[in-house]
Amino acid sequence: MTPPIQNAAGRLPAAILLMGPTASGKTALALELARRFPVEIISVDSALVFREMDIGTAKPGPDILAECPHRLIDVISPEEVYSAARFRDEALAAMAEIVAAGRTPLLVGGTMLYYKALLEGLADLPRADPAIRAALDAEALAKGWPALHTELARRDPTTAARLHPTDSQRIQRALEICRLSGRPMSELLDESRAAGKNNPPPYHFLRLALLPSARAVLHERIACRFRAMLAEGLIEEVERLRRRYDLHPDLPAMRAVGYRQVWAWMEGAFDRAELANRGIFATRQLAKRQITWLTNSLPGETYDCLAENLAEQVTARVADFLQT
RNA sequence: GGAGGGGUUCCCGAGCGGUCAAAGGGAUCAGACUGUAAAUCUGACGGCACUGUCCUUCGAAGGUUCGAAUCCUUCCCCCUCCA
Repeated sequence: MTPPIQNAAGRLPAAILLMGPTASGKTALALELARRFPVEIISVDSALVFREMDIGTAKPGPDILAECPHRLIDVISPEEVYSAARFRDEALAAMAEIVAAGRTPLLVGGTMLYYKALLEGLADLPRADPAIRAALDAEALAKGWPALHTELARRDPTTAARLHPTDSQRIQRALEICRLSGRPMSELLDESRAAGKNNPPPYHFLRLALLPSARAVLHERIACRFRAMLAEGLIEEVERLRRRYDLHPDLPAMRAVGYRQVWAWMEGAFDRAELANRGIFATRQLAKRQITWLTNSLPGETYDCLAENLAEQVTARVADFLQT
């Protein structure tokens, strides 16, 4: 929104990114930082945006939110769809507000594409169109995605070349862009890049990445946490959601880890023991993808999220960052 | 005790004389990623002085065969059923 202005010292305002895979302890650490420093938290999480999805998303509880409000939590209903572009807009707006109030934005979460969109910007592309997506889904059902990939190869050879014929989601998006704009996605991306739309927003960022020194320990945490979610009523939460909203399994909200598995279990796809396993597997796989982002595409100062003194390390670093 | 069914690579599970290091799925590991991203997709997946008419693997030990996970014998487990 409003671009933040340089501060009195002629410097860009500070902003802190706390990135990490699921179950790495981001929330607790953020709370710790919020207690010690004049920061305000912005959630960077594609699942926390949904109202009434609390247990399965490990959403901070009411007590925590009361003490330390988080932006971009509970912003839409599970029937709705969020996006990286909307995140970027809303996060930048929130950051500007926080800076205007004399505080420092602390962005915390595990949705790595959102960080990328925030830091590198997004090209000028047409927004999602549900009608076109529905039409493409119908075509794919009839002909299969490889056929649509072939069509894409005609209309946007560059994009088709980098997409696998079975990459349904990206083929759909690329064709959606063609149909909406009449132009290939690859061209639009090039134009935006040439126009300098990929510059980072005007902040002085401290990028912190939490990574586990031992994957097995993270896996153990994930297992405990998912079992705890079941014990705390994840199934009941999904039942409640299904009663209250007009949901279907293809909605982004119901494709989220845990929710998707509970839904399948409700449909009789497998038994209760298998539900626990499936949820744990899906969470581990999510964590792996997040770690890949952090390792390859979103560099930051890394800290071992399993370290005993993690909070001290990070607190010291943040203190240092905010001073200079 | 009797009648059947079965033991396959981390798991499930196909294979039933050569074309089998052994289908498929799961898990795991690695990677990609621009308005669905907790999504979507890809690759690897017995070993190796490693792409080779190489080594080890299909409950164990023998045997038949040019050749066995596949056939025979004995043994060890497991499951169902009749007692």
